Amino acid sequence: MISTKGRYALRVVIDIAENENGSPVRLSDVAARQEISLKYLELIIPSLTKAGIVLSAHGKGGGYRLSITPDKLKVGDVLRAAEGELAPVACLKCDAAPCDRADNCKTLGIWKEYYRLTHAYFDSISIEDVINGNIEFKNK
Amino acid sequence: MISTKGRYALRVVIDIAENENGSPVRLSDVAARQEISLKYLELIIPSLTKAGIVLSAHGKGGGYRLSITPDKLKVGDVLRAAEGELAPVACLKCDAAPCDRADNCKTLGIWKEYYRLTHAYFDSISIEDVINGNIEFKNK
DNA sequence: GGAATAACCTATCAAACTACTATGTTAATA
DNA sequence: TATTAACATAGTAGTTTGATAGGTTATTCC
Repeated sequence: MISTKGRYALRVVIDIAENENGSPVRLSDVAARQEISLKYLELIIPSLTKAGIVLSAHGKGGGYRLSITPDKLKVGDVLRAAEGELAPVACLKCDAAPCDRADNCKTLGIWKEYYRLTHAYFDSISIEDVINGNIEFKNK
Repeated sequence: MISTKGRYALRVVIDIAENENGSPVRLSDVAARQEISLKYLELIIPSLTKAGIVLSAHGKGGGYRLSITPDKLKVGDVLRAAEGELAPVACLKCDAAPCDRADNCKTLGIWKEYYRLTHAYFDSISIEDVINGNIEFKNK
């Protein structure tokens, strides 16, 4: 399940995209508009900065800007940055211990396909799409 | 994310489907074949009985049988029974507190579509498909 | 240059959830 | 009636979630 980390990160990115007009957007303004604790957002946003999704500016007049235009930035990029990864089951996680039943595991294929589908879906939606309410999935 | 509850439930159902030949399948045999603790499976399987997916028989010669044929039983049925529901975000859960931002929530549509996609995918695969290794998603 | 500002960093914490184990009880059959 | 196998309930260590709190660093404006 997608936690508040990913959901809040997405709302932050959308808020920044909608409110930056030349000048960077203060996180305190995002927090106020989105009605999310500033302190909690300060915990979440470093993952977006490290992933190169937002650019930060310190001090007076500082804040955050998107590093690329909203039409190029995908929902999947934001979720992966915030959540770490989007693996639906433990055995597909990057750091998962190799399962010795994997070779004859009848269910592994189900999870792998779901994993693929999940990424394909979230990578098919750009932040611009979200702002415009253009959310529909055309498969593959 | 899908927990062991859902994953084990699926393996149990597949195991029963593959091993019942007229007579019911003992959970202890399933546990041995699947290398899962019997006691833990005894915790999980009541959700399948309550959902009407498996039929149980007490006492000597007892065990479990599927209530419908593997071609009619969908992976989604098993996962919903075991996991309770398959909501990807908290705000889509049945018992979720109504969010007062829902009306102008730009992200809600993303989660709803993902929810729909998730169900469509898992409901497109039958237990027979899993046994035969027929896992591919044709959308919509 | 110093005050204000805003990002950044670290620690803590209650509550919930996960993945079990343990100990029994009930129901059906041979 | 002994055996068997499902059913029921309680507990528990470890992890994750969703935060709060307090302090530090970097930048800009006056």
